[in-house]
Amino acid sequence: MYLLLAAHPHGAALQELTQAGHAQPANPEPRTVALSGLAAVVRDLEARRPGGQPPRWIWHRTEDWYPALLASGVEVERCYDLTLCGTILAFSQFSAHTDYARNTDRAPVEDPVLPPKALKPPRPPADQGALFDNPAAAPAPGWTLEELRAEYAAQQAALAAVGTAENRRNRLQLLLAAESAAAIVAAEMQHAGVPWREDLHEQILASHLGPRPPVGQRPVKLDALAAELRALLNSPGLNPDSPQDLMRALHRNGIEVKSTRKWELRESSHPAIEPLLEYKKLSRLHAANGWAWLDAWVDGGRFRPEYVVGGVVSGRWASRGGGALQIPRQVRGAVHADPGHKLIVADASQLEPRVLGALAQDSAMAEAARDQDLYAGIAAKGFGGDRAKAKMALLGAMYGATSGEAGRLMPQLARIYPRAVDFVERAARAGEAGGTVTTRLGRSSPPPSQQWFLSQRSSTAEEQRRAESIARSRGRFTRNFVVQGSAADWAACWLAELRRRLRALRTAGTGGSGGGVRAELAFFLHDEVMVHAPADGVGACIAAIEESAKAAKELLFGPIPVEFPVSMAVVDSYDLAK
DNA sequence: TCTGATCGCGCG
DNA sequence: AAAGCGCGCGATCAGA
Repeated sequence: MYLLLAAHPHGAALQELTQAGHAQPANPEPRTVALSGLAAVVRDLEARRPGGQPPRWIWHRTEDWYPALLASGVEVERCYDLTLCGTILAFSQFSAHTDYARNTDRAPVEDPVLPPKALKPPRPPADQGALFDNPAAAPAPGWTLEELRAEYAAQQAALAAVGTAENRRNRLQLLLAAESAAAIVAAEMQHAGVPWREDLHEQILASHLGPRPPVGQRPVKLDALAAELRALLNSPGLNPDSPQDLMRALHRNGIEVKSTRKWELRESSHPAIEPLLEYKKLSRLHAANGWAWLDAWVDGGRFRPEYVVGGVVSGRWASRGGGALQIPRQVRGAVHADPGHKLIVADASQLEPRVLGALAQDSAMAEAARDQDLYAGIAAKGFGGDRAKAKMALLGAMYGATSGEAGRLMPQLARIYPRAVDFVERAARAGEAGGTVTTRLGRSSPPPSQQWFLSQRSSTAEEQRRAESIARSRGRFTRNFVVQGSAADWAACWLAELRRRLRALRTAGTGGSGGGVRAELAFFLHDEVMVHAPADGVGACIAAIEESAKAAKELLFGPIPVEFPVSMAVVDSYDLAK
């Protein structure tokens, strides 16, 4: 059952479609519902499941509707996010020949890829968690049911026009489903939040920084370090937070650094270096994840960041506010399971090199990937058994290293794994030439920047060099895009499969005593998921995580002999994982 | 006084 | 000027 959901002057309008492909309305008269009654209507439709299948909600943007539904206690099984899917279809090489992609404004852009023209109009203000009975939070009108249906029909037509060779149509369809599922997961994770113990966080801050200072003042330990630095560097007015100021002070003391980055400072042995590095570490903690952060982002024992699905061109998620995807190891001890619960932290080990092996169908690398530790497997084949070298070589291949040790190791890697190295080299050359590359499931890299096009018209030798530099830069981007993006494809499928299994556990009953396992997805970080689960449901969740990883591999690559092992830790707090 | 760029560092 | 990929964010700094 396919249901369009659009904003309407009197609230919301919904309409059933006969089937996905044709986007024909099943009933001529759409149903209108006041926003205050929408949650009940949605709940009813989810529960009744006409035709046995749960409905698929087709809406402009998941974040317009779903947070408020969740706030009303209503979940949906599945959706189709027109904005996210439209962006994929507009740029995918798989659908590049379709009217849908051709009618999209594909002018080279410097800045983030623009969504398809048809989807640009008014964006309602993001008002997370607001209830429908707050009129200001209602999804903005501007997208009528008819427009929604036309857009959906256009997208379905584009999908139908994708060739079946190499299973491309199915792959793209899978990507659209996974992306829509990701939008649902993101909204649900934001709603649930990461369990966060303020008291533990404050303990961490106090132990490193001292007691909480009055606003605008440095914590005592930071202040003491600053005073020590001023003395050691004979610079009474030094502000260690100012790179320029700091650089001058260092030079005055004969410390000849070209920047004040910590890796460069480490090269020096001056007595001021150690306290300086300590200052930098603590000042970062204070500024990024100190008391102010706690005040702003943690409420009621939960950290609720805003996830931005599709926020990275490669398909990775981004986040807004609170630095959700950069929680430093230092404060992970504050992420703590509720009483009677556990955190299950699952990590897809060495995901990207494994994805590369599968993409390139490199059987030698597949063999190394049968090892739980892929880098050790590779070291066993070359690099004199040196795991660190094997790792550096492989990362260098995926990132496009040309110099340094990683660059020197490349020929050796190419001898052992010619197919894998050739795969990323091809992606790099395509990007240098202004071409587009595509992930396993069909997400394509954006067209070259304005700067790239301009640099093509270079005449002087100087401009020529500059053009080559820009081209190489784009080559490194496309080289990495195929790997990072295909890994994101895999992770989206993993997440979607896991959500489905965790939902099934809730109603499954745990063996006699009734009541299922109420486990929640709490956090997702590129190749890592965290599940917050009741202690007696941990076993079932672990199985679900493993099964989902297997399913994701099959969905992307079929039955190939490459392993995607998941390492798991069952812990009370996040710092104890890994 | 405000705005946008730059530096630096956290995460994968 | 050259640079191994992708991000978000805070403090400082340059310029309007």
